[in-house]
Amino acid sequence: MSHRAGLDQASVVEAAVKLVDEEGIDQLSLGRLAERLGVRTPSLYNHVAGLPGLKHDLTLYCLHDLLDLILRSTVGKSRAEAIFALANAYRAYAREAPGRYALTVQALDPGDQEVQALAQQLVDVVRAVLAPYRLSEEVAIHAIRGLRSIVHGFISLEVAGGFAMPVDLDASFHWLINLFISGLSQPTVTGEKERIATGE
Amino acid sequence: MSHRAGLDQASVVEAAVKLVDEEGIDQLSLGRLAERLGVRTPSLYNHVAGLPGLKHDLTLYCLHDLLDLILRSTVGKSRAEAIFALANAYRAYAREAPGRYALTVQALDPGDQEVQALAQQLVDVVRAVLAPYRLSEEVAIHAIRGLRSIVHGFISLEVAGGFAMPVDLDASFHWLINLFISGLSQPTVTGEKERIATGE
DNA sequence: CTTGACAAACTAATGATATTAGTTTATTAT
DNA sequence: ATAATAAACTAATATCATTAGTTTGTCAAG
Repeated sequence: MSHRAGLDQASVVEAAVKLVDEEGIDQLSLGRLAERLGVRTPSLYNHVAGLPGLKHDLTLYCLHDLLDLILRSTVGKSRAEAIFALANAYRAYAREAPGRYALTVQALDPGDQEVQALAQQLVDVVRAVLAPYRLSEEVAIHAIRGLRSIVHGFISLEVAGGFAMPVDLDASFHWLINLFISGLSQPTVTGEKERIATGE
Repeated sequence: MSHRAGLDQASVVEAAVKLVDEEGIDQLSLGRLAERLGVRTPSLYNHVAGLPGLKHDLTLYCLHDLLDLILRSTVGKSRAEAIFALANAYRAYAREAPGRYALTVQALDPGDQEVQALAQQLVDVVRAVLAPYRLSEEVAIHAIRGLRSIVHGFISLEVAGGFAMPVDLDASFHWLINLFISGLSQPTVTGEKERIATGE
C-alpha cells in the first residue's frame, strides 16, 4: 500500500498551488510538497523538472487561472465598465490568492514560449478593453502599459502592506482607475505633443 | 595577518550592496559575502543577525539611499516639474540598481519601527510634491497612493521584462505620468462624487 | 497465466546553505 | 602587564535540491 501513490504532473502542480495558497510562496519547497503528498522528495522528479520546473508549471497554471478570470469578468462589458471589471478582477485575484498572483508576475523568462504566449493573451485582453477608445496604435500601447502598471502597482503595494494610511483602499483604487479612464478621453493625453520638462 | 579582518556592520552591509549590484539579489548568500570579505561564514554573525538581519540592514541602507536621491531630485521644483523629477529619479534608481530597488519594496515588516519611519518619509516626499494641487485630505491620500502605484507598477513591470512591445519605454512612462498630472487638475477626479459601476 | 518492459516509487549520497556552540586570539582598557 | 572584550576561527547540525542507482508495482503481449 505504500508504493504507487498515483501521482502525475497535474496532481503535483495542484498540490503545490494549495501549498502556496495556504502557506505562502516562500514556504514552497520540494520537501514540504512531498510530505503533503505522502511521498519522498526525489519521487517528485518523476513529474516535474525539479524546483525550477515546478515553478514554471505553477506559473503556467496561474496564468491560465488569471486569464480565465479576467476573460469571464469582462465579457459583455465595454468602456469604463469593462475597465473597472478588469481592474477589480485582477485585484480580487491578488487579494484572494497572493501566492498565485506573485507567481504570475515573477520575472518571466523571455525565452519561454508558453509563458510568453499566455502573457500576450493577457495583454490582448487589456488591448480589447481599451479598443472602444479608438486610440492610435502608439497611444494604445502607452495605455495598455499604463493600465497594467496602475493595476499591478496598486495591488503589489497593497499586498506588501505598503498602504498604511487610514483611508479606504477600495476608494483609492476606484479613484485611480477613474483618473485613468478620464485621461483616456482627454485630447492632451491621447493626441498631440505636449511639452513638460522631464528633468532629463 | 589572517585574523582580524577589521569588519564592522557598515563594511559588511556595503559589501552586500556591492554583491547585490553586481550579481543580483538572488545571488546574495552569507557564503558568497564571506568569500568576498576574505572571512569564514560564521564570522559574519558578529556583525549582522544572520541572513534576515542582513536583509533588514540592507533594506534600511537602500531606503536611505533612495530617499536621499528623491529629495535631491525634487528640491526647488514644484507641480508637474516636481512630479516628473520624482518619477524619473525613482525609475532611474530602479534601472541602475535593480537589486537595491527590489530591497526597498520587498514585503516590509509592519512591526519594524525603523523601516516604517523611512517608508513614511518617502510618503511624505510624495505628499509634499502633491501639496501645490491643494487636494482635500482624502483625495490627497488617493493621489499619493496613485502616484506610488503608477511609478512602482511601471518600474517593476519594466525591470521584470514585462513590456515587450516595440514602443519607447521612456515615452510610455512620460505619457502615464502626464495622464496622472492632468487628472489632478480635473474636478471630476479631485472633487465630487462620481457614479460608475465597479462590478462589486 | 506468465513474463518482460516501463514507470513510479524508493534509498543513499552529495553539495549548498544557514545557523549554533564552543574555542582561540587580537585588541583595548585598566 | 594583565584582564576583559570582541572578532575571528573550527566543528557540527539541519534543511534543502539534486543525482545515481535500486526495487517494485502495473500493464500489455505472448
